[in-house]
Amino acid sequence: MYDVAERSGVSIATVSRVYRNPDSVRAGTRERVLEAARELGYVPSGNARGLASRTTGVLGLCFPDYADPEAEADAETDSGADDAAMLYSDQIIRGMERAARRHGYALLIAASLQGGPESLVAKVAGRVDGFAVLAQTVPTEDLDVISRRLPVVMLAGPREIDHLDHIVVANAAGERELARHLIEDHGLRRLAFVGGDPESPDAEARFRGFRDACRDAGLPVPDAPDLRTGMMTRAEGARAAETLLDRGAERPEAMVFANDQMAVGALRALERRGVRVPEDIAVTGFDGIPLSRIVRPSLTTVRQPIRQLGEQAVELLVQRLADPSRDPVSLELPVALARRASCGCG
Amino acid sequence: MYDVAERSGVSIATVSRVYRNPDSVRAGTRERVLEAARELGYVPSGNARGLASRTTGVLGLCFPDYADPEAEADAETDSGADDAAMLYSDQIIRGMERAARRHGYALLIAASLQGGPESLVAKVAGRVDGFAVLAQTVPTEDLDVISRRLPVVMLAGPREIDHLDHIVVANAAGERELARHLIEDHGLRRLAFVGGDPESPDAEARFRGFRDACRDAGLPVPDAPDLRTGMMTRAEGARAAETLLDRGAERPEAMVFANDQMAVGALRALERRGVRVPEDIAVTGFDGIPLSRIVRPSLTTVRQPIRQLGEQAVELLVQRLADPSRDPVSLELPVALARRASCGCG
DNA sequence: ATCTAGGGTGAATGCGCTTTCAGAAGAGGG
DNA sequence: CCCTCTTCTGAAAGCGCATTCACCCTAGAT
Repeated sequence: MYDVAERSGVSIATVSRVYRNPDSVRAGTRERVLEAARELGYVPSGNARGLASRTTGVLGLCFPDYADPEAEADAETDSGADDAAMLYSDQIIRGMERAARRHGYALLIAASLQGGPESLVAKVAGRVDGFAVLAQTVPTEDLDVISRRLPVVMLAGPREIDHLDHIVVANAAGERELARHLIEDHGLRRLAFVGGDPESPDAEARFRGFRDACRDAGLPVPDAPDLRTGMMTRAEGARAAETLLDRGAERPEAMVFANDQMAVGALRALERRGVRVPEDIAVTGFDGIPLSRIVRPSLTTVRQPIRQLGEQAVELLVQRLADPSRDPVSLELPVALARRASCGCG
Repeated sequence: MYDVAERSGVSIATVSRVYRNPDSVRAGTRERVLEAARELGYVPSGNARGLASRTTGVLGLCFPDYADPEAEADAETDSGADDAAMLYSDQIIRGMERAARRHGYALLIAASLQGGPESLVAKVAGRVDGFAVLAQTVPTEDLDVISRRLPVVMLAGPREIDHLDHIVVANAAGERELARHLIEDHGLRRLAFVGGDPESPDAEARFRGFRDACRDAGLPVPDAPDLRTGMMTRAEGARAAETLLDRGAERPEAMVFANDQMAVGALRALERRGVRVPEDIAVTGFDGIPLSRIVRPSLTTVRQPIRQLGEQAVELLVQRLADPSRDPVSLELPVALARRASCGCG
């Protein structure tokens, strides 16, 4: 910048104005400066600008590093269909990027390996005007410190820190509607709920919705899921389905899984065992992953508006940046029941 | 930072050391500093750090803003299948993020609206250690200036600037193999190539591969595509298919489209006209989008390793950062022929 | 007890830009 | 032709951190 100023015969202040507020500089001067900048290959330093102006024009996103990047190759060969499908975080990224662009922001993304001062989280926090965090990504302790300095919005998780904005999807309401559909529209009575890790707030909320539907219908209300799996993977779903079948006389009329992955695994397992879906038993998932539409029978599930989650996150950040003192906001995004073949609607 | 230093009774130099090089500070001192930082809610400024150290720990990606964010909603209702599928840029983002993470970098992404000093491109360039650009995203002039200051790698496009690293996929070789397959393995002789905008380097390279295959087989070698569409969209593909059919006696035995979108559109149009694929006519695409697997008949196409494009981009950037003086690198990523139903292989 | 290493710490400088605050240069009006 | 009011431009003071250099302290060697 000093070089550009010298070459065009002005001060650095004027060079700065050319970039920040072009109209405040006479046209002739401006052209000389731009010309010199071009000749010198001048690229303004975002760091210096950020330091001086105390704003970066960048929003951030931290998401969990589900897939170990090293192990990636294996996961792909395993299932081609998933390969090309969007992961949860991909969709949020897309949503945030779209919304950020509308507001003139760039987006800085990083998977959090772990907390602590060395982490990518710290790097992101130090380089953005505000950022979004996927649940269970950043240690609450770190988040607590960071959120005192800049806007943070918590995505798809419980509000661990009470002054944060946060957005969730209507897990309970969605599962309740799904279960209601099975009970009322298909006349099923014996439903089995397969949950996941008790630590997963999503899975627990879905179970609550399931219970609500049971209560609504006057059916016995379970205290806990009929079964819990650790990982909520396809393999676990298959095992769960077999376990449920082997309970003999207790065989349920419907298996309600806490997510699509498990439900898809179950579909495969049932097929192997010669159990017809939906004739012999209904199966449902939750999430609305692309695969749920492709499998046969197509999977009845609840679609989450994941991309909107990202878009809303940006909106909240922008709003808070505009008015830092406003009260914390809490949004619940609506979900949509997708009635497909696996419950008998196909 | 000054506050932290004061509160813990040390100088700012020591605070800096605690974060940058913890081992160089006595354990007791370090704990005091960390404790004070926690109490004060201290978040190190990435800007200041970057300014002082002349490095950001961030890599960037600029991609074109195909989808107007405002118009997004329409595009979705139009085709649910695409909705959940990954776009080209999404996959590159995923690839780059993975690779960047491995090297300890975060990723800054932005769609370039246009060039010029105001643009997001300029913002990205000023905030990263190096970045990747998708072809036809950033004006060559801007790129020329920027690339003199930091590493830039050009993705999937011609090397417009000769000192840049760049990566392309084997468009010509892939199309050549595809055409060879139609000619030799299926015994087809009259192939029609449907290209796109002559400005599209990808489409042109594919046409060259097509010509090569014709020459190899001793068939007449066309000077230009049998048909060109402007947009390479599904609608254009459908129109192209109908135009080709209506040429009467000249009806080709195979329609070779420059991308999957057009081929899928053609499939629909042919179905409407009662033309059977592949019995009456073979159809092929290029890209390997998720939809190509789902449509009926499934589409024979050439799969691009898009995600690897992103990963390789990061590798090149990292390497150049390590050795700025090395010669420009030019990579060509191999593609894979996907033989499916639409050519008669299903 | 004296000297020598080294590890640990502080003072000071600069990274490249934004932003007042003044001063200089034009534009009108008398 | 002089004076006032704008419009433009320059000087200078940071923004928050990394880093060099010098210094102090402690521990082991003499």
